[in-house]
Order: sequence, then structure tokens, then C-alpha cells
Amino acid sequence: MQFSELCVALDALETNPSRIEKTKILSDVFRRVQGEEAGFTVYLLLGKLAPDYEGIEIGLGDKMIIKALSTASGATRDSVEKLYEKLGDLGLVAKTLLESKRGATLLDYVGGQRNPLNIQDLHAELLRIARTSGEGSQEEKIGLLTRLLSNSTPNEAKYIARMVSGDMRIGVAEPTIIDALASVYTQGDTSLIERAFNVSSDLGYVAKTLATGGVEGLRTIKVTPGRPLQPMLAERAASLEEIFERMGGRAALEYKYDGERMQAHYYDSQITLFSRRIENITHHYPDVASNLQEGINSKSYIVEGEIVAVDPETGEMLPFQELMHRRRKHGVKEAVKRYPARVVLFDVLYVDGVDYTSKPYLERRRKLEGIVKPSEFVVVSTATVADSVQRAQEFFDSAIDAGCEGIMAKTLDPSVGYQAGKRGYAWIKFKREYKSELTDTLDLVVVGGFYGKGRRAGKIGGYLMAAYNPSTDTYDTVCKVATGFSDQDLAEIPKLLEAYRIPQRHPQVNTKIEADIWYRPAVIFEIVGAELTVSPMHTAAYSKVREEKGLAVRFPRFTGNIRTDKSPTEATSVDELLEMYNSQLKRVEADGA
DNA sequence: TTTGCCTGCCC
DNA sequence: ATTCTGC
DNA sequence: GCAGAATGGGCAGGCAAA
Repeated sequence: MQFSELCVALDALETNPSRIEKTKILSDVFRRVQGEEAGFTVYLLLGKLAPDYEGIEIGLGDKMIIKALSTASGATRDSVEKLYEKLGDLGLVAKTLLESKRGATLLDYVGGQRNPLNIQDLHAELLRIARTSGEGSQEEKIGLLTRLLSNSTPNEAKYIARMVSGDMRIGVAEPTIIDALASVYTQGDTSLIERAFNVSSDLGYVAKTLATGGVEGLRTIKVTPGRPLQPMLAERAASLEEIFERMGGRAALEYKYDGERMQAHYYDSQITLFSRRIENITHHYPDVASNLQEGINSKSYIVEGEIVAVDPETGEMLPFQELMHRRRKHGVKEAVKRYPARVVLFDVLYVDGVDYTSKPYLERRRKLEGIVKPSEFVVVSTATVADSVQRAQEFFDSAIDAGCEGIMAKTLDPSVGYQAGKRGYAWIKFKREYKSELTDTLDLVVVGGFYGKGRRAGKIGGYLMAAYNPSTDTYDTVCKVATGFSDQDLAEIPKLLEAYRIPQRHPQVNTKIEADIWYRPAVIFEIVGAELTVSPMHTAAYSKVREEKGLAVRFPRFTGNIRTDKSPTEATSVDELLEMYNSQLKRVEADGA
């Protein structure tokens, strides 16, 4: 299939908000693509080149695409950036620039002199960009992209730019593609295709298999060590009561650890670790890999757990931030010593030829406990079964004492197995921060704004927030915030702030971050977050906790309250932030008392 | 050689 | 990660 | 309720500019 034909479908997908319509449009595409091409089509529709675990990255982000667009169109970098600010979408920028460009390219495509690309060619070209590395590679990548763009119509360039940026903006993700494949190959029955994707994590492969071998081909895709599954996901609950309502009065509870989720696959004496997004992370955690091989006595298995950083002296769990030092390619040996990791296992999906994903929670849990020989660095998650809110509360408190983020509740329903790829109420997470009475809100001053993208194009998409520092009479940044705003907020708030808009950073604003627009400190937003972290980017409480570092809010969001009753000097002060940070550190002891 | 921008991926 | 919105 | 989109802090690594 020609790329130009695919673009007709992409246009239709972009225009049609209805999922039913999108499914129809995609079905037509899948009826027309042949064999292997079906796989490439799926990857391109998703704005990627391969399944995540292949680790293939294009390595061109917004800034580099802007450079390429500037070269391809002859427009200055500045004018391309301006256009991007206005349109909020590099695809539209590409289209606009190429449309307004006169001369060679325009004549080329009008005269039909360009090389028509089919889907496979395009995929191959993008792959070439991805594989270009080393000295001079940035220029080469940009050159390859420029050539691709120059060989395209403006509308094709729109989608090429979006593919490279990894965001197609056509309202299509895996579930919609699965629906479309189902309507072509299984009379609309999604279950088989969905399952094939959820146990293989490679929708391109599923599509290719369907296109070459039909439904029969899918039967070879089953739970197999070495083939990563889509992880089962949890919904959230606002209270412990809600958990018991949803789970029928009784539930299994486990500590929820603040680390990195991991799926371990072992067979033929080989172990592979996958992250939550199905990246291969084996080389990050050689200690975890070997400890698992020692700690689990089976010929083959798939188990799931959370990797947490532990204090090398005391063995106590450390914050997520510490574990992040382990996400590295170089100096792994030293990092293993300096930031030891423990794996806390919480599920088993396969053991020695038996697929456990269809088995209920208690059976999986029993099996897990049966195969794991616990040690200092391999443990099974702390778990219990509870049938009262009071018991759950005690368990939750002990989880917080132990340094966890909260608890997970898991259904005991014997008819419910491990639901790969599904987010539902079979698993429910309940975090400390969801209990509003335990989470302090912050009153922070708006000091800057950032242009929005996509559906927030032409609006302010986020704000730069600061705390007040009375000793220097400055406003020191703590976070940006961009979530929690309704469409109405996004429309109204800029009007309110317009009166305070200034052309440059206000002299009292102390920041390392360059905002798109600046405000005089005046308006206060109420912000909530999960916790405070030590920050290299923010300036609040600078060098108070760590040299040359400030404090920042983890997972910040706007509560919907604008504190018109407060003046900016009444905002949360840096001393209050410090106090919060210190009490957060002491919380473990405080809660234990 | 060092610095800093940019990107991708954890949460 | 969290949150909002259209279907 | 699902699916999709838009956005957060912060880490390492690749590369180019200083």
C-alpha cells in the first residue's frame, strides 16, 4: 500500500472522533495491506517502529524535528518555533511550511517527480534514521528526515513529522487497532486478538501473523517465558471502604512498594527482566537477575515484582529517586554496590510449562510462595487477607511504617485470573496521598506559563509555580503544574492572569527554568502532590537540604482552587516546605508511635 | 576536556 | 505518574 | 467506564558546542 493512500485514512481518522468510525476506517486499511505490511502499518499508526522491548529509538525530538523542518522548508529556526508555539503540533507546522513553500519541492510533487513511498519503504527510512548514531549523527538524522520531508506532499509531511515525534494525534491506540483487526479477521470478536497482544506485547507481530496466517496463526501466541506480557494494572480507590464495597467485603491486601515494576522471564538458564513498559532492563539489574536465579527453584518461570533501592547499611527501603541511579548503561558494577536493590515479588504467571494467568489470586500467591526461597535481596510482598476496614487500616498503617506508598487490594474472586493489559477493579491501589486529610496542600504563586500543545494549542498549557522566601523576598520555584485544569479553567485562567503579564521574568522570581511567558507574582493556585523531592531544577529551599539543590513537588496537580483570599507573600513559604520535607522523612517513626 | 542541551523512560 | 473529556 | 490526550519530577546517556 502506498503511503499516500494510508494518509487518506489518517486524515479520516483525525477528523472522525467516533471510535466506531475509526474502527471502520482502520478495518478498510487492514483489508488492503498485505502480509508483513500489516505489521509495519500497525507500528506507524502507533507512532513507533517496533515493539518497545526492541529498544529502537528514533532519537529525534521536538527540537531536532524543528531543525529538519527549517532546513526542508527554508524557513528560519525562529519562525518555525513561533509557528510551533501557535499550532502546538509539529505535523501541522510541517504541513503549513511545505504548503507555503514555493519552488522545487512544490513543483516536484505537482509534476510527479518524487519517488512514491509505500508503507514498507517509509518504515525502512524511519528505521534508518533510528539506527544512525555516533559522531555527526544528529546532522545525518536531520538530513535523512529533511530528504524524506522534501519528497512528500505537505499532508504526508504532516504525518511523517508526527511519526518521528511518536505522537500521531489520530485518536488511535492499541485497543482501537485491536477492534479493527477483529472486525476483519474474527467477525468482531476481540478476545482472541486482545489476548494475543496482551501475552506478546507486540501488536505489529499480531497483525502480521493475522495477515499471513489468519486466525489459526494466533494460536501459536501463548504465555511463554521470553515473551513479555502486558502488565495487569490497578484502578484507584478513594477510601478503604470503597475497596471493600467493590470487592464484596473481603480482599487480599499487599504493601505497595515505591520502586520499578519488573517482569522476570527465565528459561534455558537465561533470565530477562522487563520494565512496566516492556523495555528490556536486564542489564540495569544484574544483581536482581542473579539473585532471582538463586532464589527461585524452577526450570522456567515468569514472575512479577517491584525492584526497590535499599540502604546498603541498614537494608531499609529508600525513595524511588535513589533507585533511578540504577537505570544506567555504564558503571553498573559500581552502582550495584552503591545502590543495592531488592526485588519484592508479588505474582507468578508461568512455571514449568504451566500458564498461571488463568488461575485465581490465591492459587498464584501460593505457587509464588512455593517456588521462592526468600533471602535478603529476594522477598515476597507482605500480604494478608482482610474483611474489615479496621483490619485494612492497620495493614495500611504498617505499610506506611515500612516506607511503602500504600497498599494494593486484590480480588479473591476465584473466577478472576491475571488480567494482562487490563486496568480494572480486580486490583485496586490505595495510596497515602489519596487520603486528603494526610496530604498537605500547597498555596503556590504563578510566576510563568508555557504554551500548550495539541488540544491545548494556542492556550497556556501549564504554569510555573513558586513558594515565597521571606528572607530574600523572592519567589523560588517548586514545580510546574499542568493537570487538574478543566477546559473551562484553561479558558478562564489566562484571562485572569492577563493583568499580571509582564514581558520578562519578574526580578523577585528566582528560577532556573525559562518560561514562555512571565507573570508578576500575584495569583495563588492550590496545589497537591504526593511528596517533596530533592530537585536539581527548582530553587525553593535551595541548598537547605542538599548543596545546590532545591525542593520540588512529586506529581503536582491543581485542585481547582484559586486562592483569591491570599496575597503572594502569604503563599506557602520555603520554611514551610522544609518543615514538610522533614516531617515526611520522620513520618515513618511518627506513624509508628 | 567540560558543559549543557536534548531525548527517552521510570514513576 | 494524575487528571479531564468525548463517546 | 473506556480510551485517548496532555501534562508533572528527575535520572542517565548521547552528542555537539564551548
